[in-house]
Amino acid sequence: MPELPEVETIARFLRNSSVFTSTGGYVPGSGVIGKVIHSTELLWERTLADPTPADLNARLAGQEIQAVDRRGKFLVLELSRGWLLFHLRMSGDIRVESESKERLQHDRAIFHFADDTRLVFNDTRKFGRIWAVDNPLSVLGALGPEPMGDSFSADQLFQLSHSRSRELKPLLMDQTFLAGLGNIYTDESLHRAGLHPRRKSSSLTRMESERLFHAIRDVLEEGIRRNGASIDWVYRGGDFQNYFRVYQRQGEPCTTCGTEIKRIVVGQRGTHYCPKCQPL
DNA sequence: ACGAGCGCCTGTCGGC
DNA sequence: TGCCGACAGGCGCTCG
Repeated sequence: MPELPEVETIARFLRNSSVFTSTGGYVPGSGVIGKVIHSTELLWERTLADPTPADLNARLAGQEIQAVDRRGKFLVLELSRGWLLFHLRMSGDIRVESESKERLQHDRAIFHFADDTRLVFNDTRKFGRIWAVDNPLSVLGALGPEPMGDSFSADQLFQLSHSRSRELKPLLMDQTFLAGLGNIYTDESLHRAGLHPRRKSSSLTRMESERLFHAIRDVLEEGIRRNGASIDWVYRGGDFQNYFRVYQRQGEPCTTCGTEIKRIVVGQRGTHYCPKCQPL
């Protein structure tokens, strides 16, 4: 599931605190802020990128989760001492639940809390990674700008695009260029901007950069508003998949002009676009 | 500097 | 029905 809007949705889910209603009821939240990690279990060793499995417990036991954040597609948990980072890659998912719940197939790592609940990292394809580090920049340091951040601008996108000469599709998916776009949101952004996925980044005009900038922001904003897209076996209540304009719509009419959406391969990735709205 | 190919993994789907 | 290849929301590596 995980591109920027899906990871943002999970971050908000992990911040969601319990609620006491006016009638005295108690609605448990999914939040983990304030919880203390009691112990950890690693069920698939390669899921842990840093430190070594033997050192994980010592690094995390007794630490409190103080904040939940997101940087690009990384989920960032700030602990009382150090940081716990997750990257969901293709099939990762996170849930918070009572210790009494049954375990699921493909659970890869479990963080047991002192209050008899736990955070579970489930990942069918085993591509996801977890880091428990002292300095988050050791993991996040090479990332490009945050597309929804205040400092990101159309002018910056124009400057960065002209500092390289690459096809737009793989460039936008390059996390050191811009942090957070994956295959879906890149295709959707390029369609809304009216730009061909093979267009060379250094050829963008000011006006085209402006269009691309707003397209990226609009698509991500809508994705977040709809709690992300839910595809295949991962579902968190998001419904952006029902509003795709090009992604996986090959053979269907363009929502703008009615032309048949095409699928090509660019940078080894399936790429969907409208030949009329996105001419080369 | 850039693009292509491949490895890492499991699961689903369509064609024969 | 069963088998087999293509494909899947990502990314790091090597090689031209």
